[in-house]
Amino acid sequence: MNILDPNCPSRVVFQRVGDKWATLVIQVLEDGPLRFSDLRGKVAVVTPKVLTHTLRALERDGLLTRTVYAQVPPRVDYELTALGRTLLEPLKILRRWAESNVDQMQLAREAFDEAQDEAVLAGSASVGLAR
Amino acid sequence: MNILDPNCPSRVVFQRVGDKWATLVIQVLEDGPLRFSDLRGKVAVVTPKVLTHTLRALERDGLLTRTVYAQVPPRVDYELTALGRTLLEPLKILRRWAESNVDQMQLAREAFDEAQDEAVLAGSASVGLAR
DNA sequence: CAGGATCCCCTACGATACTG
DNA sequence: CAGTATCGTAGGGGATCCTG
Repeated sequence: MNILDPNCPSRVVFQRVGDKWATLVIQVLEDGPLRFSDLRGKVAVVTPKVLTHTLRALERDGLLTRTVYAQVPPRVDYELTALGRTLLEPLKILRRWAESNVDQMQLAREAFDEAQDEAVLAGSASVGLAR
Repeated sequence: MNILDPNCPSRVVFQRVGDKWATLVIQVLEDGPLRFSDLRGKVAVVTPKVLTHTLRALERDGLLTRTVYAQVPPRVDYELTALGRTLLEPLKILRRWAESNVDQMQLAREAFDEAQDEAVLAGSASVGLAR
């Protein structure tokens, strides 16, 4: 199976990782199960709809389990599966990369944007450079 | 800086990784520089607009360089920067995880979807279970 | 408490042209 | 060859309100 295949395994995984909330949820669940509102508390800004959606997707992928306790008020726990736990390490590696290199990325962005602006200014005066 | 901070480094990196084409481009560039049409060839299905967009973003992030050769017909090379190269390893780790675990994920999905369907069927006959 | 239902926006991605 | 311009769409993400 090739990387270029749209059904390539890495595609679906990269997609999950790119999901705005999924990785966050996974990492927050590292220390043990949490209920819905706990998750909302930890991830603060997410709306219930989106959180639900994220959790369903992760459950579908077998990365976490959803357990409903028959009580009032209702209580639902989310917990990483064994499979979900194995994803923690790769994610951490990526996070470490991010933490070590984000400054460099930020600088690159500023430099790029600045060069961009200059090109625009020069263009307005001298009828556009290549690009 | 916390994971929960929207400006958290890992966020922007995870987002890049989640980009449908970005990681693909990075991995394809591992073996050396390529020109625009080479990239299109390797990544077959992507439209020039989207590829351009992807490349610009990666260039902005300082992950690759864009070099224009003044010749006719035009020629533009894209090449990973040192920074871009350091991202290869974390990506590979993620890919390896994907390749080892995708089967399990696929099975989980099928099981989930099947359970879902059953619930729907049961619901149509017996007025909906919880969920 | 744990969500479902609704509405809405915006951006990623794509198809199809056209150009320096 | 290496793009840009234009148009169009699906769905990710959010705000707000409602319910078993």
